[in-house]
Amino acid sequence: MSSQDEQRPPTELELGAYFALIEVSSLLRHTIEQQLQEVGGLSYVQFQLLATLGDAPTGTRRMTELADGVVYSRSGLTYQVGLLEKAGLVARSPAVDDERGVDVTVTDAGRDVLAAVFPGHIAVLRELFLDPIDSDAIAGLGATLTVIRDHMRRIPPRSARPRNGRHQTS
Amino acid sequence: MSSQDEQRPPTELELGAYFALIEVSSLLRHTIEQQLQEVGGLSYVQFQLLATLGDAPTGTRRMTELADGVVYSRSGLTYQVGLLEKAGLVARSPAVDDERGVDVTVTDAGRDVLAAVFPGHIAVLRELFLDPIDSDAIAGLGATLTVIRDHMRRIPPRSARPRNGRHQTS
DNA sequence: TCTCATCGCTTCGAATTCGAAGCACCTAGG
DNA sequence: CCTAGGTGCTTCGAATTCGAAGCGATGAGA
Repeated sequence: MSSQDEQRPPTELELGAYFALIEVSSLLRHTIEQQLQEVGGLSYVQFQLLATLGDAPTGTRRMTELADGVVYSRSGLTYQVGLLEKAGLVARSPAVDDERGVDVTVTDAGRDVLAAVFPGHIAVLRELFLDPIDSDAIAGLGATLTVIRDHMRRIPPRSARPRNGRHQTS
Repeated sequence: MSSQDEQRPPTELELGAYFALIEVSSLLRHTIEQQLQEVGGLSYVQFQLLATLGDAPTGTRRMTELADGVVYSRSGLTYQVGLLEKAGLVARSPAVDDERGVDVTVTDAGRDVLAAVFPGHIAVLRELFLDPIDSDAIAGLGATLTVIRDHMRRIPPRSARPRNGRHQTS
């Protein structure tokens, strides 16, 4: 951990990219969240979950898959899926091949909500994020961020660290 | 609001950029938050607040300025500044020229914590965000995101909407 | 087969977040 | 000077988040 802190300070350019990234995503997410709330009564997380399920070929995913896709804690996921289930937008069922697992599936109502919310979502996305830059910039942005994302995914075991080694890192 | 929903669906490229943005910032923030917590017992928000104050020429800012810079709600800001004050990292004092305003100032202890946390912060930043791409890509990323950010800042009045007209939007 | 460490998910309590309402102050109009 | 409306921040209650602990199921080794 404290192997070689000997690193040069980031340039202004690097810091600028970092700050801009944080602020843009923060602002964008905030605005989208409002839109989702107004139109479909969804939080951003709930939308992400529904969208992830909607993307799945069968509309079904395991809890763990959802957790990984959304970066949130397992307990938070349980909570949100619970809300979605109570709202009738998803259904939970025990996984067939593993009695401990839980499969989550979008319901038709869930797909309806998704469809209802999407246009507004896109509109905000366009207005805030896509409109101000040309398509070349978008392509570049996407390419760079994708590289970073793939790199990040490789580095840390996100949602499933070793449960608890009997020796801490110290 | 529903003036012309007639918009073409986003291309795969555009969606990719959007998703990558959300995931990268989410992952990055999450990891940085862990680092900050371990080293300085700071949450990301607290770090942002301290850093913002540290950047200010006099180490002092108004509450509202802080809220704008960090995008959070006013009440949340009050809460966090309260925590920082209790920890002795910042000091609150009534603004000189406006009795209702509150000036927040970093203390020496606050600057110490900031200094203690910074190297780790940078290390994570490098490892996750800067290392995987070359400096051209970083420059491009920063430029594009800055354009978007400036655009976003112009659009919505962030933390201080009209208090409440006597007629809602409905 | 039996045993035990591990895995997938949920429950629990604590911390953080937000919006609405409230309080004190400022500022313009009479 | 007095009043009315707007501004800056805080308080309050509800909702969401997380990590740690708990529970049943799984699977590898004896």
